[in-house]
Amino acid sequence: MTKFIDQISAELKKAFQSLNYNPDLGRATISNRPDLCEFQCNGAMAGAKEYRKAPLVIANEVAEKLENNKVFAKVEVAPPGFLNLKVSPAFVRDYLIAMAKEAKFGLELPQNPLKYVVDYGGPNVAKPLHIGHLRSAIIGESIKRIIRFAGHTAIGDIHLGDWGLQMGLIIVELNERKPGLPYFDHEYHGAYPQEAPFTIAELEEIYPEASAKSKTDALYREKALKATYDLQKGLLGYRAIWQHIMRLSKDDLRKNYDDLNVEFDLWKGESDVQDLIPGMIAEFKEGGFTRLSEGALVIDVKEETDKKEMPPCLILKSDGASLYITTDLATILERVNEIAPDAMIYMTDKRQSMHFEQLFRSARKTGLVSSEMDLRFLGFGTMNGSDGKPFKTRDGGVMRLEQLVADINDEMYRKIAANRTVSEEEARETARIVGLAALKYGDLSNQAAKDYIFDIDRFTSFEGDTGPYILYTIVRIKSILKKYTDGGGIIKKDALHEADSDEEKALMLVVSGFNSMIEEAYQEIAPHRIAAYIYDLANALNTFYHHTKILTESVNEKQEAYIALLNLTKEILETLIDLLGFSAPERM
RNA sequence: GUGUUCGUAGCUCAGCAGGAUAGAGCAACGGCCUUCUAAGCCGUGGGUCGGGGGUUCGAAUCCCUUCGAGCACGCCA
Repeated sequence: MTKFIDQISAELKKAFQSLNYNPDLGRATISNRPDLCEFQCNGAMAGAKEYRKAPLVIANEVAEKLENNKVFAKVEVAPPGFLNLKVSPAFVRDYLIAMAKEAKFGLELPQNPLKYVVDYGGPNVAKPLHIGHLRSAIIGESIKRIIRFAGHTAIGDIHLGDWGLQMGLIIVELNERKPGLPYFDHEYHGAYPQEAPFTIAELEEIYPEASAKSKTDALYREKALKATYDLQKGLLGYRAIWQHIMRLSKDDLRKNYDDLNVEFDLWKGESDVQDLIPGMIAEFKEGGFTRLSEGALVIDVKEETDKKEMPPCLILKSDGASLYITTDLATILERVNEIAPDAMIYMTDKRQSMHFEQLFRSARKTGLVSSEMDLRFLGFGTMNGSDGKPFKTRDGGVMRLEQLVADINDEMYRKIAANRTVSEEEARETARIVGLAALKYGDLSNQAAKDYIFDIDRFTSFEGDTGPYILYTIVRIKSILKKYTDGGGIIKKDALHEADSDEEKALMLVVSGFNSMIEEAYQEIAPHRIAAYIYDLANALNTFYHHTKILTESVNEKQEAYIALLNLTKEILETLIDLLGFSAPERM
């Protein structure tokens, strides 16, 4: 159904047009002076010059046209030419009734849905997830859900870092520690064990040690490079080790992402596209897109219009090995062939923006993607500690994701146990749900591209613009609805009425803005839009709640209308927190 | 050096397809529970929107300039 504000604008446009003014001037916006009006139109001022008339005159003409218009309860003109509008309660009621009845609250769905690949997560196998991976997972998951809710297809790909030197390092270190294993015996031709010769915990400890050694020990590094080369060439023993690493690591990652309520449709990685690279490079060469520079193969991506430096894009090292960008190009090739998406969105740290600009330019220049392909890089800012510097553990190390989640859950548990008398088990479970909300809301309520301060005390607070506050509001509604139905009441979803208080109307107006907000959040790919709306809606609900006695309301129609409004608000809030990737408990 | 992101209240952040008195939260202070979850609500104080210039009837928002901060700039990912 047509968005609420567009319906209002439509009336304004008609009025402007009937006076022979440009109908585009009739655009309504949400009032920035709520004390004066609910909506406003600034078209009279914008058109004053073109029509050589005082804005006040135009505004008065339009206001006159709008007299007796059923959409508006009040149309006022304020100097120098504002049109101040209040909508009629019946109009709002009818819109909300329609919202309550329609799927997705009447959101208009696209005629031609697009297919998106959302590339997020990006963990490396054999390395524990740390807080650097957190934002990509949280924001990417939300974006994927927003795109889907807006009516498009979104395929989430974790894009594992599962190829390259890190694998060689692990193999070499494993060889040092357990030289007797058959994987290292090149004379061995039997089957390799099913069971991995290490645990995930060992693996996570092996990598950092190997990495450290390789930085001081040149011989060690040589061995790792050789092992990497052998692995990539298909040495059976090394491939078997690699399989072990992959299986253990994926299981572990899956568990971690499950805890974050993050799920991927594809668990593709760098290794999946290695076979595509030689052919791709050959085509690049044939197409004349490459040249040799200091022994390395590069693609020039500088464009005439560039004001800035744009270094060539290096796709093969001078020793012939491929690089990060080579794999990314091959991944694009694979996605185009197998998925044929309309758009690809990459969620990584914003420090990689240069890499992605080079990647996108290379992909277009070489014809890997058509010019219509929408390639987007969404860089997010770093998560800093209270001191404004990148978040660290107390002893200065990198914080593991598991640890962070555990800390938040513990903090939440403490608060819940201190405020409510509930069973240990329920408190733990509620802490987990509320903790995730605290973490995700704290992140998503900030603009993704900006750095932000991660403050565990602030995020886990129940006061103010926080996840727990949002959940508290939902729980509060659930509690009333439960009491209502327990007492024999039946929720009539569309029993809404004309607001009988300012607080109720204010709430209804926030609800009516749902569709516009979703559309903006989708177009801008901005989860923080959703968070801001959720907060507005929760505030409007709480204000209404405190002003209105619901369960003791004696007039039946009124009570049904209140319940319907509460129910609609609850459904919207639950839908929206799901788009942010968390949920509400039954009580807290 | 080149590029890029950013600078809004004591702190953390919104607002930026130009619009009326720049909004929230936290912190501070003052009210509101015999009644639906007070983890809430209502109110008070607090800002030359980094500085300067320009465009405009009108600028936190657009343009230029300047100061300050972060980040990135060929063989890591």
